[in-house]
Amino acid sequence: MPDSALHADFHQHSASTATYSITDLCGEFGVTPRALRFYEDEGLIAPQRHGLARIYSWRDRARLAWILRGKRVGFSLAEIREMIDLYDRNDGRQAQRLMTLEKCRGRVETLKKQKLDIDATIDELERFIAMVEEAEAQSPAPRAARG
Amino acid sequence: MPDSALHADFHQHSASTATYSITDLCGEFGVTPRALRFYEDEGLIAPQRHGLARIYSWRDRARLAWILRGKRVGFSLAEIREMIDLYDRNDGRQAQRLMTLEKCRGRVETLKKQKLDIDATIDELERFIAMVEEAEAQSPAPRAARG
DNA sequence: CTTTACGTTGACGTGAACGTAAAGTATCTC
DNA sequence: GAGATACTTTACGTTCACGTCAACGTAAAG
Repeated sequence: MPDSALHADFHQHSASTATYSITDLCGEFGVTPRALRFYEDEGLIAPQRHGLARIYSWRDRARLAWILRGKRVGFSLAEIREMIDLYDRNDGRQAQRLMTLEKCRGRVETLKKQKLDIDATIDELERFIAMVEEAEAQSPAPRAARG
Repeated sequence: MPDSALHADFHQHSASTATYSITDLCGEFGVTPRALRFYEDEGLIAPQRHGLARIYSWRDRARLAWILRGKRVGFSLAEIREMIDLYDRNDGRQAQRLMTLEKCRGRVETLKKQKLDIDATIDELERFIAMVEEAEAQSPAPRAARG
């Protein structure tokens, strides 16, 4: 019986107190342990430790999901860390809140432009697909000629 | 008077026969000459030459726009080259058209998922912005305290 | 006690996408 | 013909995001 199952028995009283090993999260999100350790080195995530072993909480898991989504939409790890920092430090009075807002608004603008780019690219790809399909209909697929 | 202007006088008879120097395109698209030469090395674009100097046609310019948009939506140069190759080789009967279609459809799927990610990220960022703005309204910005 | 599985910390390697000199060439201007 | 300007090539350097390898710890199972 694997270690993570024991952990589950012992620690997982409800959904919000669940803990995860590094391989748990790696399996779930399709990343390597190396990547998670790298994110930790870069200050993006900071799981608790049981001795040396990393213990990821439910919040860590959510944060990882955020990180990976940020990556998918084109942010660098540095940018993601910056956003996380802004988010974390928003625990009350903060002299830099306006800067925070401006940066966030800039990010949102970037993302909206990116959506336009994506739409345009999808359009062109689908037009190309239609083009190929039309050519396909006129001269049907030459499959394994003279075999 | 810059060289490119002379080129324009000499070559630019209509919009579709216009030519561009490397710095023309760099200025227009906000990239460096190094980048364009790199794209050429990677087989993404192949301008004519006048001696050693690169002469970009209107088609080259359009292709560059495609390349850069591809980059913005998260494709690697290798993927972009692949798509360009598929596009170029679609000039008649091609044994690999079905593969072409599948690849393109895969790309479109990727992009559509990416749009969902972007929407989710925009949502969270805007919620965060609203949160900060609310806090802002309650305890107005502490500007230059005890100066 | 040994094996097995899972985890750890360095440290160096790698591929992508350029950056950055260094040195040469072609053309226009004076 | 001597800059000045724009462009070229060659070649090594850099950043990011990890991959990979070596060596070791730790905990449960046989």
